[in-house]
Amino acid sequence: MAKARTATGGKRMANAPTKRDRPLTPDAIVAAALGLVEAEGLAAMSTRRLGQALGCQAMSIYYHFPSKQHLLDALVDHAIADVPIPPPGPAPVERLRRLAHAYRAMAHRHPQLFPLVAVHRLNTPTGVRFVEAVLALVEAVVPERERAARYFRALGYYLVGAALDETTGYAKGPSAAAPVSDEYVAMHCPRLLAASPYFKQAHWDATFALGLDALLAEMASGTIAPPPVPRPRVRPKTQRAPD
Amino acid sequence: MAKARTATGGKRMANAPTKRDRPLTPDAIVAAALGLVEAEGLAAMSTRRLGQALGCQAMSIYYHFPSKQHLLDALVDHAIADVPIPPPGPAPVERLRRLAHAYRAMAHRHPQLFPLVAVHRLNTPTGVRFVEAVLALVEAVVPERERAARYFRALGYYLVGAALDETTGYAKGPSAAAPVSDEYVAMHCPRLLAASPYFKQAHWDATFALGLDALLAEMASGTIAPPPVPRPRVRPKTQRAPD
DNA sequence: ACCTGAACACCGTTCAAGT
DNA sequence: ACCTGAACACCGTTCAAGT
Repeated sequence: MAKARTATGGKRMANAPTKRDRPLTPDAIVAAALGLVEAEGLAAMSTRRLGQALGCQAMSIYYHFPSKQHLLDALVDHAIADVPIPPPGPAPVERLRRLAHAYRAMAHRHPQLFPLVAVHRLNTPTGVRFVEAVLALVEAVVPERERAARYFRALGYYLVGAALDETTGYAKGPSAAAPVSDEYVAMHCPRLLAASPYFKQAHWDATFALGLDALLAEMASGTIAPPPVPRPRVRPKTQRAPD
Repeated sequence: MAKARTATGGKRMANAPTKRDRPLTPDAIVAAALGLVEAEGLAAMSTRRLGQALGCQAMSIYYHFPSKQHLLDALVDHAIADVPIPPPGPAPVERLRRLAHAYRAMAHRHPQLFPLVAVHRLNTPTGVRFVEAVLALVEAVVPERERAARYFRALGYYLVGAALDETTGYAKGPSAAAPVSDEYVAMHCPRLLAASPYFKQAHWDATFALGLDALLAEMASGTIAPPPVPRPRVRPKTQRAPD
């Protein structure tokens, strides 16, 4: 809403006008879309603006992707494929820690795209293979199958929540359209005021590491009592599908 | 994209046509918007559709809210105000556990709205007071100010990530436009296949509780070594603001 | 004070047509 | 095979006008 742009193509020069010399390809579209998203935000990545950046019409994109949703899936796939799985060598818990940091680093390389990644189910080939690799590492740390499955999930919650907070926090402005004043906080929220220095960007690394290490410590030690197993549900249907 | 609706007001009867009898109020608009979001999804909540549900023109809303963003902020505020802070009585760690479950329960009451909540900074009066209350509980569990601030953040990451996964997972369809086949998973992802029963909805409660209890256990025990304190940054500017 | 109509600058997507 | 033009059904928001 309220994009500061005037009429048709006011600032075409700004973003690589890219007179098409070579033919359009899916890869070129993905690359341009990633650039546009990080340069101007997810909302600015419309088919018309993307065509402008590519030097073609909006509709040309539809020859290579059947819908915008398919293109967005390709962007998410790109981001996921951008997370390196740590090679064997270090202890499993150390490899898992590095993987968590690698996932977070991906989010920081794609801060504008990440909110989309966070909300996407990873059920593409790239996605399920990433999940499989993470699960393998979690199972190397947590021997019991059930606890491993649950901690895989819990670790994912933490990673997505952390990366989302770090990317949406600084990439966006003051989210609330009518934000609260510093005076109000000073008056009503003494603890928040006292804690706020630790919420600044300089502390993000240490905070992320603390929560991650807390989870990893419990995963490795296994001191938490196993939760009650849910009773088998009423409907006796099949049970399959990745999620 | 591709909403299955035909032309103008094809199914006006479906959603409370609500011939306006009483005058429009901000509360009535918020209530209708919440209903529309949960009934049809965030994307369906346009000013025109909302006007239709309220029995007024789209533009009437702008007399009560200066922009759609302000209205969305009010919806998020409503959700946050909908999380009860557990009353004194039980031990602090138990109250904090209950607060975490209450936050998750709010997400489940607003599954379509929650992705917006997850991405919103809580810098409205309602938001900062909620943060203050949570922080007070965390500080009752974690005595050191710095660790308390960091664990407050880490717990928030976990809660948001968990609630987001649980709400976007079942509220949305198979996110990827071209999802992977069960055969592909069976072929390439044996661990995912084996773990998938634990990823089903019947196991969500137990999985959420395990990760939460792991974090709470570390918070209460304080066994994780404090992370290295970041050195003071170059720019010697002011340091304030809630985030 | 409260609400509306018409208009503007956008969207994603369809379809038939161009090369 | 690859790309385009015009059109359709939408958006949020502005502005002047109605009651």
